Amino acid sequence: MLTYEHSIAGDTVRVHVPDSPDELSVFIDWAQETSARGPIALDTETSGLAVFREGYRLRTIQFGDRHDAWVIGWERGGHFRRAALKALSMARQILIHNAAFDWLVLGEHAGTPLEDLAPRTTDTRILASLIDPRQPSEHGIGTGLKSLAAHYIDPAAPDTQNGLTRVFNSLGYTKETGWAGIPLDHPTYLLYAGLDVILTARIEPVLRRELARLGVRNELVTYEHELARICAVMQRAGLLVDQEYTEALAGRLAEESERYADVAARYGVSKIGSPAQVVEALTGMGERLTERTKSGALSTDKTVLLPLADLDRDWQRIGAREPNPLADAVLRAKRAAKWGKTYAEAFLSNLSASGRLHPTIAPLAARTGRMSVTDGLHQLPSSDHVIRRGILADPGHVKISTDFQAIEMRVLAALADVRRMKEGFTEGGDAFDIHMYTARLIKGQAATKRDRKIFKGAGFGKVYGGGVGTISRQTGATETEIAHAVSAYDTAFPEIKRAGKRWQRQAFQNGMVFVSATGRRLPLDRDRTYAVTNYACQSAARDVLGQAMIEMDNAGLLEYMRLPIHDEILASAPREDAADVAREFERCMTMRLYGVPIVAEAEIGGRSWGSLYGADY
DNA sequence: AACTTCACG
DNA sequence: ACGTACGTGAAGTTT
Repeated sequence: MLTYEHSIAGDTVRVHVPDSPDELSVFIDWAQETSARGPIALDTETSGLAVFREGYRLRTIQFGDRHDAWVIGWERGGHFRRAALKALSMARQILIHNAAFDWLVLGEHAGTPLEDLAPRTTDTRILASLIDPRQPSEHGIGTGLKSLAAHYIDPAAPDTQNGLTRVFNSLGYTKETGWAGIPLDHPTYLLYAGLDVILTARIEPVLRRELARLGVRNELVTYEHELARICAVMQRAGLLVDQEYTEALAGRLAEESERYADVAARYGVSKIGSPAQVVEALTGMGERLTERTKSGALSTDKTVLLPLADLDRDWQRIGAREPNPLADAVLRAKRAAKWGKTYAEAFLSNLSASGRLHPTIAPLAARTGRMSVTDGLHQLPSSDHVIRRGILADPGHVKISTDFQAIEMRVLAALADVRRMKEGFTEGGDAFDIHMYTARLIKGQAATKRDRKIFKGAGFGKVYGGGVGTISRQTGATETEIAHAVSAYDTAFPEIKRAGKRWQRQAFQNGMVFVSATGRRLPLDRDRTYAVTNYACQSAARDVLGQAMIEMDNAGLLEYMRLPIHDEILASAPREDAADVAREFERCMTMRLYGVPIVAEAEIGGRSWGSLYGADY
């Protein structure tokens, strides 16, 4: 048996690598004893991150406690696999850092479904997020294993991921190819594989103590583990891609982008993605640019170029000036390139062996607790159906999208106890329009659609913490108009400002951490404490969706769920059951929050996601 | 790695 | 003292 020693927090720890059936039985004895005593930490090493890709390999499974780790070479087959599976079945409590990944790996490549693993799992990443949800870039502790180990266990704990990248490079591999290529007997690979489980085993009790000290309820921890399982099931199901359609679309968009890039080149812009070139060329054409970026350079973003091209926010001709042909070409070339590369081509290059996308669904990604999804699936263009048309319901299924109505405004009314808003939501019925209601409240029954738009802007401005200037830019109304609207808004709903002040005060008394309605810790940045109103609403809205997702699982809807999108659940269900399933989604998303009704509306589409956005398929 | 831009809720 | 649009993921260019 190979054994590697390392020092962590002053203790000598050992990483064992069994090499024979006899040595495997020593491992099994250890696993039996350890699982009788307490939890076992678990980790896997694989050929990469794309678990569902053709040719993906599970390489090792590691087990460990605070002092010992065992690296079991799954790739060596036979006895090794049987020993790993036996240890896995014996473990009563499992500790994993970022469990969804290992659940999916073990489900796909070791025949151990996450339905079996999840009920036994504690995910240390979840615990860490509930203590401090911020990334290191946001001045938080971070939720990566390395950050947590450095903060809670040993500042000198090795950075095993970066350490391995260096090993990969020294062997002629890259960061990407190394995971698949490194020999299974490489000492650093084995040592680091083992250290990760030892660190996980050491981090878990420290995080538990910290959660108790901070008064974070255990119900919140349990709820997050349920959501992690539900999201992992959605990730495993994935979304079917219409490959033929998407290939044709990618081709069309590439051609369109090239055509407009050629036009831009005639005006001296060889790279449409270079703001400096665009500034220089436009200035040379006599355009005067004034908007600045954060670092002080002249800005050439969409909001600057659209007026130069005589286009409004919806790309319709305004008729106010002669369109600048360069601005027009840059806008069109960039949009076609973005849609083609970030969406159409990405769909195709991220496909699994079965022609599906399996985006990583992170249930606790943002500092507000919001979820995030990779592969661009949270950002597909909604102004046009062409991209979403490439995502299909399963064979025989149709797409169903169920979304909350004005969830953040309802949450704001509930949390800040806004009397007149609550009256509106309570008495307004299912089709209630909060923004028109506000406009009428202030302007009387004569309120117009334009008034509605202005008070909608003022409302979002309140939730987001925006000022008159920004709301004016967003809505297109003048600053005086917005200033009046905002002041009328404050008079109609005085509770909002007061709640914001109160929440800032509470956070200040709690070490600059606001505790949300569900007990989530939301650290504030000292120089923008006004963001607390947004954090409180965004975070509570996320938990309303989270609660609804748990209802959906209980109602047997999980098999239809495909993607959470902040205030929406995208589903795929058999055509003949669609009406019933849609009604059930609506039921699961209907509830009350401090007396405010939360309502949802389901839309049943056709075969493609695009059919919910105007495509006829 | 930092910056800019652009797509979403 | 005052006022501040919030949160993401991804791609391309420049440093």
